[in-house]
Amino acid sequence: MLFQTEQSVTAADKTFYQLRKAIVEGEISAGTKLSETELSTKYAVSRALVREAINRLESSNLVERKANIGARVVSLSPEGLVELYQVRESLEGMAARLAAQNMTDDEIADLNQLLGNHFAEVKDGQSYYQEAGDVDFHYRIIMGSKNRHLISMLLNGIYHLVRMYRVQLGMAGPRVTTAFDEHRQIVRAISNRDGELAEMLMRRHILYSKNNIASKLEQLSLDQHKRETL
Amino acid sequence: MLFQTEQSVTAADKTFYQLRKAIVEGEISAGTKLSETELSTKYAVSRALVREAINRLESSNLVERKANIGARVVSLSPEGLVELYQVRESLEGMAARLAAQNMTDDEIADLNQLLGNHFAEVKDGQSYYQEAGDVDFHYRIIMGSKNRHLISMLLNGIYHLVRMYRVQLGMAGPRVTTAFDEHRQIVRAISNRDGELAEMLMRRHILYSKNNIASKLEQLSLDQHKRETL
DNA sequence: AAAGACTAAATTGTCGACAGTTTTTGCTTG
DNA sequence: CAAGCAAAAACTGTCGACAATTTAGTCTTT
Repeated sequence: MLFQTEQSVTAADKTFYQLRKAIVEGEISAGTKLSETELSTKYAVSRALVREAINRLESSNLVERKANIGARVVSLSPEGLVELYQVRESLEGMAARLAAQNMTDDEIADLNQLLGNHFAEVKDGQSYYQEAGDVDFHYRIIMGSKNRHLISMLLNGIYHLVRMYRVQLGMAGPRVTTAFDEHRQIVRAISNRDGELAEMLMRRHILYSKNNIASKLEQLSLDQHKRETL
Repeated sequence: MLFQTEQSVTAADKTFYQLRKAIVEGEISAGTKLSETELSTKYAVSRALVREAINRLESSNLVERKANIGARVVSLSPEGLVELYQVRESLEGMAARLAAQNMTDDEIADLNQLLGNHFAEVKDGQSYYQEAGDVDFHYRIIMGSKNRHLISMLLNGIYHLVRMYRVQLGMAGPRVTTAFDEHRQIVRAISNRDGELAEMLMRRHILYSKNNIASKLEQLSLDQHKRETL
């Protein structure tokens, strides 16, 4: 169902996906140096494949590489979050506008159905909605834009970094039902083919989301600082 | 001067830059299959380096790769141009807004000086302005946004593809002086720290630019069709 | 003559080894 | 004991060879 198009046909693909998962979920923590030799033994593949995987991770903005020195997992910072969400707001706002224009009636019907499923889950107090549900919602709208460059930039370029922030800061809490309501408004605008409104609502939605994460991140940074100065 | 930060420290870098240049300038024409073995002999490096270069070219949206089949140079199409410029309009508009907010006074002074140099060239009827001047102008504003993700997406992600369209369709003609005037207005808005206006002017500027290229591209497509049906 | 199956050639995917650079270690010297 | 230098260890960069897959060609069959 989710990101189903990403089946690994090649061993390098597989290594890339494994590594990406480990980084996003914090199994390899932020800021860590990535040793090619170490990873090649750990994942039981040649160094060449690890190198290729790291290159792709760099393209995904999940690691930073310096020539002759090596690659590090990016570190999460309040400034980085702001920069990331500025771009995300612009691009996903655009995606919503284009989706209102380019999605087929069938696709919009599917989107409404997805929303219905989520509603049932939220009502039952399931936490499932948090990760997969939200990602799936945004994923469909991004795809609905039908703009290849936009899709590529969001899905390959920044989306897994967004997920990394969200997962590692443990998103949960009172925003769930609010976010669901925002989703509903966006879908309504798209159903009405009102691209302008859809864009504005999406931008707001992402802005709120950023504020929510930023507060957690600042809290975390403060805690770390306190711990270090003790 | 231009893109000076891109010095090749490694042989893979060098191969990447060489290949990219060849593709952007049409020396390797659009749609061509890229054979790894062939390129490795041509550029006198190992296949591994060619592979890495091709991977990076894929990240730059200049080639498309399929597993076990190979890589092709992208082909230029009216639809592709529209999609590309939709994204570019959004991102560079945002860059202009952020630049008005984040550039230092010194950087803005430099930008004004750059404009002065271009004015002299345009007045003298030099064609130099076309490529380097325009690219340099946009380059500075992108950098002025101070947003790493935005910079990376534009410079690594789409800018060389933009150049590929421009170079291969032979941009020239009456738009030069008009474009210069648009540049001047944008710089003025940035100097006044008016981000909103800067964004709007930049979006318009790019929209005009798109229309200019699109007309040439459609002309080309028509010619090709005519030639094929003869 | 067209379609299909099998074989051979060519191409991409993967690997282990060597070369060059950076980092560490330990020694020397002021 | 600190600072600087030198050797060595560890790491990244590059290469050529082998494996797996795709493509081209040939033969067979209807």
